[in-house]
Amino acid sequence: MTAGAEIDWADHALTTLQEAGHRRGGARTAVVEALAAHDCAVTALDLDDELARRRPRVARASVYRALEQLEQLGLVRRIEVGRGVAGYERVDPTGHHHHHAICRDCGRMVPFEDRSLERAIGKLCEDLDFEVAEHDVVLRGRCQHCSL
Amino acid sequence: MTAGAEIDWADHALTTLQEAGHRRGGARTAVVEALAAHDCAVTALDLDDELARRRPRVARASVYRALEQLEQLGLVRRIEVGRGVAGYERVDPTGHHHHHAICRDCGRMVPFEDRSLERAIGKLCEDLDFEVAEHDVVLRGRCQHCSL
DNA sequence: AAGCTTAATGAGAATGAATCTAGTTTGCGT
DNA sequence: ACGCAAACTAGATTCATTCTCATTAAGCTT
Ligand SMILES: [Zn+2]
Ligand SMILES: [Zn+2]
Ligand SMILES: [Zn+2]
Ligand SMILES: [Zn+2]
Repeated sequence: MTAGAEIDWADHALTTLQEAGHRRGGARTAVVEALAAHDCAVTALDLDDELARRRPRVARASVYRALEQLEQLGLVRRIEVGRGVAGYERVDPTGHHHHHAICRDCGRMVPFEDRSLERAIGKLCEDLDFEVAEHDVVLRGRCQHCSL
Repeated sequence: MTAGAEIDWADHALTTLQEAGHRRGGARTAVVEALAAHDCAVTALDLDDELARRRPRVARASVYRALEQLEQLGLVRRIEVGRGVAGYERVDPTGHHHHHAICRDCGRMVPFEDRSLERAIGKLCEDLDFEVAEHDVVLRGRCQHCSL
């Protein structure tokens, strides 16, 4: 990973927001910065927690609102991290991405990427009567730590 | 698909439940029958709705409890059908299964299966420091009907 | 720089899927 | 038939997420 990828992303995100006609507000900027600091998925409540100590406090509603807008613009992707909780992670504009293995026992998320998986998905999407915009792969089981 | 696959599954499910030490109760049996009648995912609330007219009425809590037990025994699998709603579908004991493309606009679910996708997943699971029990693939976009 | 328009924000209420609780019923071994 | 634990029902509760609305402030316009 190239150093400063997060900073680049935050910059890119703020620019895209502006170009989409959004004003520049403190709460949303804080959410973007917080997201930039994580390279894998975080829940909205985790973000809310991180931003709770700011002054003025970032409201929970603002976190959700920002995440929704970012998702709409394709700047973050939303993934289900189990039992009705959503995780959000920044989207690399190059399309480079990873998927997740989630431990049933401890909830740990192990990211992975696989070239031939992507190839298979790309191919099957062509043959499908469906305009596929994004895909999600989740593996569930026991992580190395829990399967001892 | 062989005729009566649902009946076979209901039978198999009830037997497995019994072997696991469960008593035979009306509510759970009703849930099994309802699941057997669907060959793709249904939400718990849909099931609750279907079973609402029964006498005596099947309680919502019973639907959720039955689904959880069935999932525990590997008889149904739970999939996220979007925005914090779970869908459940019966598991074919042979391991034969499909995945889903979900329309962003209308919510329609289009099931698909792909041999080389499964092969890719099988292979990458071997190379992973993770004991993978199941996998899930979700494609999101616009269905044929909504992309006109 | 002051005024204006309207997006953005904060606080708290509302929603809705999922879970829990308590009291009742029922399956099943004795 | 009896007794006990499992299963059931109805309703309360939890908790992530969404909504409402009064307030603040970004960024034009003059
Ligand atoms: Zn990730
Ligand atoms: Zn991928
Ligand atoms: Zn299905
Ligand atoms: Zn598969």
